[in-house]
Amino acid sequence: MTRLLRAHMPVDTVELAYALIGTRLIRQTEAGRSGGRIVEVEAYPPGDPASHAFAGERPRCAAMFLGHWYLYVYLIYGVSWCANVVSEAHGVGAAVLLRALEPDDGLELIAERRAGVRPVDFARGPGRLAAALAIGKAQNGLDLDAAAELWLEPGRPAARIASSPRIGITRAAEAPLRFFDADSPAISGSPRRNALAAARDGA
DNA sequence: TTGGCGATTGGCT
DNA sequence: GCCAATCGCCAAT
Repeated sequence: MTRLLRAHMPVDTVELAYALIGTRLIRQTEAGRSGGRIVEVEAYPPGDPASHAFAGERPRCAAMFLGHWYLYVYLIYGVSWCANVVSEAHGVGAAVLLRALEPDDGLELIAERRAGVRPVDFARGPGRLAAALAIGKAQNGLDLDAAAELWLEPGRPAARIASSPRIGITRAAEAPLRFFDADSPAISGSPRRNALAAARDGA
């Protein structure tokens, strides 16, 4: 196993967002191992009005303040779990939201968790990604250097990384802090808008 | 103690 | 494309 370690990953939120594209997120449970290649993320840097950390440390977002290379998991709309990799130093409050994955390990297990769903949609969207890998409240605050149940590994880098505004937010809605592998079929959002963003980036 | 609301999803029109 | 589901957090009462 070649686990990606904190010491080798960028601390800066946007740099970390770029670095995470193409890496593989691996989940180990009693049922077995599952995982895939990260193809879409969003950055929530320090001072960002759209960030859960903007109003300061609160119980829900406390994991965002643990520092670089911890996992932050929260429930959105009472329905979906969302997984983030924390960035920046301890006490700062910033993270990178994992929005989409191309599953390539434990596909049978993922198919059970995502019954009735087309494979391309298994982890296409942040709530779907968490559901596909059985990530929930119990994984909040994990140390990605040390956790036996979740870690990251090197993967195939993206040939083209495009950027766009983030999805589903109301504050700072125009900031181009969403990043994705422009050639992946498993990215969320509308294909047309994604293609336009990639073309505009010259990616 | 309470009411509004959110980094979404899936089903229906 | 529209909208309900569903729940924990948090600010205001």
